[in-house]
Amino acid sequence: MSTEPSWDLYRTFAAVLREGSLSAAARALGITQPSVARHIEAFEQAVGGKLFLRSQRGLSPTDRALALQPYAEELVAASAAMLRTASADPEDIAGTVRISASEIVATEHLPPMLAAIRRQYPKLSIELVASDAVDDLLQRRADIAIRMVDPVQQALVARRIGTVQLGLYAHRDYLDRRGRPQSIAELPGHDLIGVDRNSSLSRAISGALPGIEHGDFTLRTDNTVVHLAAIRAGFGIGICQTRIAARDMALVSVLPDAFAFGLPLWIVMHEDLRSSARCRTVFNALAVDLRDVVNT
Amino acid sequence: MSTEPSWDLYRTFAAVLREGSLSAAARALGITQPSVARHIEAFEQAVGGKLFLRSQRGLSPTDRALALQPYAEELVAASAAMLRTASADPEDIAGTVRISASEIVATEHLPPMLAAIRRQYPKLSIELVASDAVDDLLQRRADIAIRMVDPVQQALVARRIGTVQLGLYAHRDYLDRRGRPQSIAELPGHDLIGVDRNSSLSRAISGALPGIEHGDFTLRTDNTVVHLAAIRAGFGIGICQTRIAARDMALVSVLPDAFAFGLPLWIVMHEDLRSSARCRTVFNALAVDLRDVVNT
DNA sequence: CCGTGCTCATCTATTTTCGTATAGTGAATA
DNA sequence: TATTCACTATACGAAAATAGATGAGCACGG
Repeated sequence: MSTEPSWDLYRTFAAVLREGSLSAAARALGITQPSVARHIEAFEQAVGGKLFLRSQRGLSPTDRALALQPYAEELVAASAAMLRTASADPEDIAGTVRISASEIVATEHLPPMLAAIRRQYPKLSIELVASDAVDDLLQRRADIAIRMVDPVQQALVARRIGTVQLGLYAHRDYLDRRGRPQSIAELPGHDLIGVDRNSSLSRAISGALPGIEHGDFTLRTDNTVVHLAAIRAGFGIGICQTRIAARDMALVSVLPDAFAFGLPLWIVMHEDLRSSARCRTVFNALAVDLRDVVNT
Repeated sequence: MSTEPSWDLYRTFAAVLREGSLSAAARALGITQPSVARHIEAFEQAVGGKLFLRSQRGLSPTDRALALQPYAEELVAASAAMLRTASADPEDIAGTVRISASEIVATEHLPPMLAAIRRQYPKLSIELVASDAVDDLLQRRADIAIRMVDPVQQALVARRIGTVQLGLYAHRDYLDRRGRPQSIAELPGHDLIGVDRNSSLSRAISGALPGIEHGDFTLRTDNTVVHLAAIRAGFGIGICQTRIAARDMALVSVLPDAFAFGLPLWIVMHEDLRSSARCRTVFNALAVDLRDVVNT
């Protein structure tokens, strides 16, 4: 190993890995395809091994290249975050803030809050990542995250907003048509909207709904937005945040005394960003606004 | 923002931030000072603001540059880790593995183990980071970490080796000279070696040594290697792992029944590295060898 | 069956970047 | 006060990377 390769090779490598071909990576990076080819060639020579198998339909990564994928993604995220931070005056409330939140929070709660924040700080721009990945902050994919699990990381500034209350809800039309269940025991006869798998909600729900099996759900989806849309469409009985349901006159609470549980709501920021005025401002503003989402 | 700046600017920026001057950064990077100056200039133009105040004694970072420091360090660590991984054949047990461990473990336990591993895999090279920072793995500063606290991170492969037993020890010469304490109550009359501050051990020790105050320690150091050296030099009574003390005939256990506590020993690796043969191999080999360090 | 659209590879002219050499400036030292 | 030393800034020729154009191979669809 004589000298370290140019970091631009890393950027090109990441793009090729993501796009799947030299040409596509070139388009994404705004450079030409021969340059991309040279970069990959140089990187392969630097590490002493092939990274891609060339074919007429693109490049397929070797095991060696796949092993680099997490690093490549980390570099892309960190460099983007760095450029974003660098491009903003640290004293001024301007520049871009990336916020990560669950899909439901991002679609149902955040838009009016963000609109209000932007009205107050017109030079601010917001990027909203609708994702449930808990490690967004560490991966530098977001500046601020809104989470519904207790944070375990160090080096984070976390503030607990309160508890988001959830309950069973259905559209009034559905209940008029099918009747209102009087106990949990009657639920299996109804059209139930439930979670599929891979959802952190799964365990919480099965704990709160004794006797209801995976197969009892008539519609199963891990997409919470779809879940909510199904309730609103009168498909059946599903789980919904009480504060969201309260906004919609057509939604009626089902068995509010028998089924209820809460999730913690946190707003979290990386420690390093405390010195950034724009991140601090958005963090504090959201922390206030989000109080409308919780019940306690 | 027209086009993203070259990632090489980031590398140069990180070097200037670390070294404190254009010339020093140039030496560290193996390029020339005018190139470094050009890079910084280009970066400043790209972000639209000054990053350093030039002076005859070097460059001092502005607030804006300081805000970028964590990102810069992350980029440096991730790119180094990526290059390290890329330079090794994933099938072969070769290349470099970075191991992070506490100073005591790194000095007292690991050397013979690593020597044995290297005898078995001659193409392997080892980098050993003696540090107690728990986030080494997330920062990509190390591939494998040996920790004495329970891991809280997700996305880690962690294996609990057992419990490291600690006790009070002193050199035989010291005890011959000053006598052997028969109870904890007699300890304040002795020369005690203790921890200073900022040590995770502090709380554990004060819990196990009731009645002993910070001021009762005659020698206070947070450096565990110094602590051990002081015991061996006959300075007084200090805390030592029983397995380390057992190797040294001159060290005698003090109040073994009255004072004893254990710390968990973990070996931890990032999930992504499971597919790397060399990391997996070293991980497993260390997991076996480290069993000699624990008592249970 | 042949065109169309995609890909990667190769060659050359041009632009960009880099290194060398040198000048200039302030602070510490004798 | 003169000198040395480390630093930054500037100018210019050399080297390197880039863009552009072109050719060839493979898959898909009419």
